[in-house]
This record gives sequence, C-alpha cells and structure tokens, in this order.
Amino acid sequence: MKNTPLLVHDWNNAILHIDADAFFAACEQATNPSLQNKPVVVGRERGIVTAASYEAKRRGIRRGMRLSEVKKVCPEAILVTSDYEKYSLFSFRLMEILRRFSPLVEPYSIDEAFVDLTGLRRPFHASYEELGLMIKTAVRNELGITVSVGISLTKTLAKIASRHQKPDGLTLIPGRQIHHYLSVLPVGEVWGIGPNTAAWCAKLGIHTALDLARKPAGFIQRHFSKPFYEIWQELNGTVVYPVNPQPKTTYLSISKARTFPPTGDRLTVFAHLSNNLEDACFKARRYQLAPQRLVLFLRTQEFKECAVELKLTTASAYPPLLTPFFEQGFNRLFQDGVWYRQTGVILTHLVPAHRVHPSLFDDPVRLEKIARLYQAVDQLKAQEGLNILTHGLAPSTSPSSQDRLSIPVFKIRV
DNA sequence: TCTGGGGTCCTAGGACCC
DNA sequence: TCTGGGGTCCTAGGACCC
Repeated sequence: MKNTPLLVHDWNNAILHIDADAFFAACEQATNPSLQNKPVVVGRERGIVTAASYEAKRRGIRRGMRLSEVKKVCPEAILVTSDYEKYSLFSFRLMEILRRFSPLVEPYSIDEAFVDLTGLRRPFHASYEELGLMIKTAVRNELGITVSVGISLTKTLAKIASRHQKPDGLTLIPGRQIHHYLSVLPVGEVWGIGPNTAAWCAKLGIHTALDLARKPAGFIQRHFSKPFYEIWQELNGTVVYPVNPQPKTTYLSISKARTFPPTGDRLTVFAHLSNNLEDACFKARRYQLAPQRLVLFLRTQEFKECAVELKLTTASAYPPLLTPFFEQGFNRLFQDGVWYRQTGVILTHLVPAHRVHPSLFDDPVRLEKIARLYQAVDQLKAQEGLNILTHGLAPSTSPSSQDRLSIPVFKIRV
C-alpha cells in the first residue's frame, strides 16, 4: 500500500512554482558586488531581521531576530536598509522573464509565482525539466539572483517541489512519484495547513502529507472543511486552483497597524491610531477606493485585542469626514489604566470612489474643499514620502465640537 | 515559538422573512 | 397563538498565507 503511487500518469498538466532565494538580500547582493558572498542582513531601519542572505543564515541568523542579537551571533554581518522600490523592480523583471515562456503567469507574492507550462514541451522542443532549467538560467543571467523551482501537477504539489531543494533547486514531481515526496513531508508543512489543522490531523492519526492524501474522499469531507478537501484533491494531482494570470486591481480591505512601546496615555494612543487612519486612507485614495466601514483595533500590553466596526453614512477616504465615527470608536475602545502596544485601522467594504454619492447631509462646498486639500496632500506625499505630513488631529473632549472638524490641520515635518 | 505588518477566505450562528 | 421548516443575509471570529 505504502509503495503504490497515488497517480499512474506523469504529466496531464504541468504547473511550475518559482521562489526566489533570500530575495531581499539577494537583490542587495546583485546590485552591490561588495556584498556578494557576505552575510547580508536586510532590515536595518526596523531593528529586526527582515531577510538574511544564505551566508547569514548559515551563521545562525533568522528572520525576526533583533539586530542587537545579530551583532552577537555574527559581528561581521552587513546590515542594509530595505529598499522596496528595488525589490519591486526585480520582481517585475522576474515576472517578465516568466512571461516569455508562458502567458499564464500568476505573481503570488513579491518573490513567488506560478506558471502553467502545460503543452509547452513541443513549441520549446524541451522537457519540463529543461524548461525549468532555462528559466533558472535566464533569471541568473539577467537578474543575478538564484531561484528554487518546482514543477508538478498542481499548485500545491509544485509548492512542495520548489521547497524540496533550496537554494537554487529544481525539483520535478511527476504523477508516479508524488507519494515519495509526500511520505517524508509532515502534514503541517503542506501549503494551507497551519498549526491548528496539523494538530487536528494528528488526532486523526494523520502525520505526513501522504497519510492525508491516502484517506478516502468521504473521510476528508466528514472531518475537514472545504479548503482542506481542496488541498486533499490537489495533493492527489487534481487541479482545484488554476493558474490565474489576471492581475489584482483592487482590494477588499486596506489596513495599517503599528506597534510602539507600551503606553497608557490616551493622547499618545489616539495619535498612533490617527496616523494609521491617515496612512490607510492615503493608500485607499491611491487606488481610488472609499471604505463603507471602518474597523479600529487596539492591542494591549498582554496581547489582547479589542476592536470596533463602524458603518459610515457615506463612503469616504478623507479622514476629516471619518473623524466623528473615528472618535466615537476610539472612545468606545480606549480604557483608562490599560496599557497598549499597538493600534490599527482597517478600511473595508471598499467601493470605487467615483461611485460614491454624497448624502443629503454632506455639505458639497466643504466636500470640494477637502478633496482639493487632499489632492495637494497626496501630491506632496508622493514626492516627499509618507512622513512629510501628519494629521494634527486631537481627540475632542466634548463630543460635539463639530466646527473644529471642518478645518483639517496638518503638521509639516521639516 | 514569536517577532511584525500586510492580506484572503471560510464557517457558525443569529436575525429576519415567508 | 403556537409550531415548524426553510431560505437569505449579515456578523464575528478563526485559520492561514507571505
């Protein structure tokens, strides 16, 4: 039983997953020869490790590590400030290389993508393995970074394949060999199975990915919810998640959160929360979206989270129009005597801004003024960076200070 | 195992209506 | 007035991903 393959055919279809190795650090090394073959750590501005080159990983440096600790573990580590513009450009060029091979490219994250290679052996006069090699070579030659590539029948299997050998790996899992790879893979390492589901699996006697794949469909449907039945199908070589090349054009939600040294000061917490609102609204305006709802949350020193969801009378991404809701929400959330370490804002139920109709209660002249003001604000932020301007909002002590709200105040950082 | 800041999707349960 | 069944919509919360 253990040695029977899950599938008898090798390639009904072929999906490739590509995952750049230590991407941020690799981009830095590719653009700066003096960093090559050195332990490079990205994230200097945050104080924790955002990414580490393989040289750094070999010396025991891990993601999330504090930089003070990095200094101890590896004094020769080179700390670099992260440069998302640069990484986005590398990412863009990586995707362009992939599109030379297939139009069915789905960028999954900044350093990952799926490519549907089905049927491309003939036009390229190459096996799937050779296609994988060609892609790896093109990326190395043109971008100066290495990638790990996996090719199999489904996205879930291709993910397993690309992870099988890192860095600079190329792994193919044809149908007849699926069971070999699944039998050595803990079920919790399957894409989509987190710690919670892994624990549930253990209770059912499922420890490896193969244990899961071998269960009858009925068993899976009885004991698991829909997403896990889908994963089960994908492990067995049935495509449930096709490669989707449509670029994402919109958001369902936009959130901003920030952690700070714990404080119980009302004004400080309020200021953090209003900065989150300012930043989230800026992003919403950039995508020409307006939220119909606003979620505010505070996290206490003990990591407890409390949140409120507010329905707006008119969808808007202009903070002054949200202020009454915002303040009301904050007053409901904030408790004197409690210390907080994080605030956050989520804009949800986003609709295209041009489809918003002002309600009868909105003053059109004021709306126009605010729109013009924020046009200038957005332009300045785009030129000078997000931090050039911050909202000079302060919480009202009396709930009915409407007049103050009609004139937004900004502080310019010089 | 958590760090920290983004996101998405699914389900259970309640409200409401017929 | 009570009982029961069924559908839809909404919400909160959980789980997972990079």
